[in-house]
This record gives sequence, structure tokens and C-alpha cells, in this order.
Amino acid sequence: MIIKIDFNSSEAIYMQLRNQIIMGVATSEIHEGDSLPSVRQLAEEIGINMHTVNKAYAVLREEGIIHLDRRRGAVIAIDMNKLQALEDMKCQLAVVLAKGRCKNITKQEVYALVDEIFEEYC
Amino acid sequence: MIIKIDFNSSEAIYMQLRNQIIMGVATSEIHEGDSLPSVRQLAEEIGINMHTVNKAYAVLREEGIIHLDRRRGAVIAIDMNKLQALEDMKCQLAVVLAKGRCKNITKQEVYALVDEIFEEYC
DNA sequence: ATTCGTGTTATAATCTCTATATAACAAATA
DNA sequence: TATTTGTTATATAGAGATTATAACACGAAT
Repeated sequence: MIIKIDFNSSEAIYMQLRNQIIMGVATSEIHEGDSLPSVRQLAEEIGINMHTVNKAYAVLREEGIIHLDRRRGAVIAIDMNKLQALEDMKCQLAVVLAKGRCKNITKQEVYALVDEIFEEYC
Repeated sequence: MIIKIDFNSSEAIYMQLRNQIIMGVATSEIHEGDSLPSVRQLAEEIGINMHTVNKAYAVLREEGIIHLDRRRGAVIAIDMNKLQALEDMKCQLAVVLAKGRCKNITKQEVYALVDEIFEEYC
């Protein structure tokens, strides 16, 4: 899995990393049970500090996406709290869709975007 | 329109303000052509600094939601670049849906959330 | 037993972002 | 003229982000 960081982005590096790992899981590039590189290894690979990777992993653990094991490192292990996940998603969707609504984006157009995105989930 | 700021949130005040104004436009609480309170007035009302409101307004202008007029203050005026808006939305949706996918949220469940949100747009 | 690789924690320095506080300016309005 | 717009400029304080070292505890491998 290839991680690509935009150092000119206003988005924090650890959040870019978190997002790409989540998208990697969603698109089946990484699977449950797979180990992520160690914090030191990934930091070296990307060319950033170990603590930045550590923070990304901490967020992912907090969100129930990975499990940190001293033996195996960071392992993809989905902790399922679907109700919570749905609630979180609704709050985030509300803001994203509201902006679209201001630009006259219709429900059908949103559906189309959702379809496009879901088609990339093999 | 009632603005509610959570001072304990990790989300910046100016972004909370921006989000609520966008949601106000989306739900037709505010309409195109309406004037928002002046930066000083709204700052006073909420109990925050003038510059914080100014930053929220600057973001909204940058996003093509309001037009800043020296005579009338901040006026809701949608600058339509729908292609850009669709592209922006797809990027944001991709991250939100990816996390949901990790939690096994189906496309049908996303549709349902979208429907719920759109029903609040009278 | 020693060595090595895990995550974890601590401390500190630096930088950017956030938010506040004053203050002033130019343009439009009353 | 006096007031109200947005706008800009500084300065300060605090929080967050990133980097840099360093050390610790645990498990695995030699």
C-alpha cells in the first residue's frame, strides 16, 4: 500500500495518514488481520517523525479500526459499534451535504457520488 | 437563526460558525439575499472575538457562499461552480464513507442517512 | 542471556493555528 | 458630522503539530 503525503496541504500529516489507511481498508487494499508497518518503519519510509505516525495509529485505535499489539505491531482489527458509527457518519454527512445543498446539488447527484465511491470497494 | 457554539469542542469556533451558517442556508433558515449580522454584532451576540467571526465569513466567501459588501455587510450570495462543488464533495464523501465501510455500513444505509438529511431541507 | 524490534512515555524545541485585544483606516450611510 | 460597514495591522497567549532524543517494558529470536 502506497502512502502519499501532501506536505503543502493544510490537513495535518497524521490525519492524511489516518485517512489513507481507512481508505485502504475500505477498498480492500488492507484486510482484517493484516499488520501495518511499525511506527518507526513507516516514519522512515514516508520521511516523517515517528511520533506523527504514532499519533495516526492512536487515532485509528481510538476509532476502533486497528488494535495495537506489542508482538505484532498495529493490526487491522475492526471494533464494531455500528450504531455509534452510523451516528458519527450522519453528523459528518450533514455538514458535507449542507454545503452541496448550497450549491444546488440534488439528492440524485449525491446518490451518484455515493455509487461511484462504492464501486471502488471491490 | 440561533448559533450555538460548543467551547469544549476540538473543532475551531470559526469552523463551527461556518458549518452552522452553511446548514442554515441548506435548511432554508437563511435565504439568498439575506444579510448576516455584522462581524462585531455577531461576535457580541455569541460572546467571541470579532476576528473569529471575520475568519468564518472569510472562509464562507472563499467557498462562494456569501458576498461581503461594505454597504450591506455579509450577504448570502451563492457563487455557483457546481463542477467544483461536486468534486469537493466527492473528496469529502470518500473519507466519510471509507470509515463507514470499515464498520460494515452498507450503501443502503448510507442512502437512508442521505434521505434523512435531505428531509430536513424544506 | 543478549540482542533486537515492538509500542509507549517523557521532555523539549519550534512552528503554525486559534483566539483575543486594541487600534486604525476607507467607504457607505444616516 | 457621526456611525457603521468590512479590512488591515500588531501583539499576545494558548493550543496543536512536528520534530528530536531518549528511555522503558514487553516479547521474540539468536
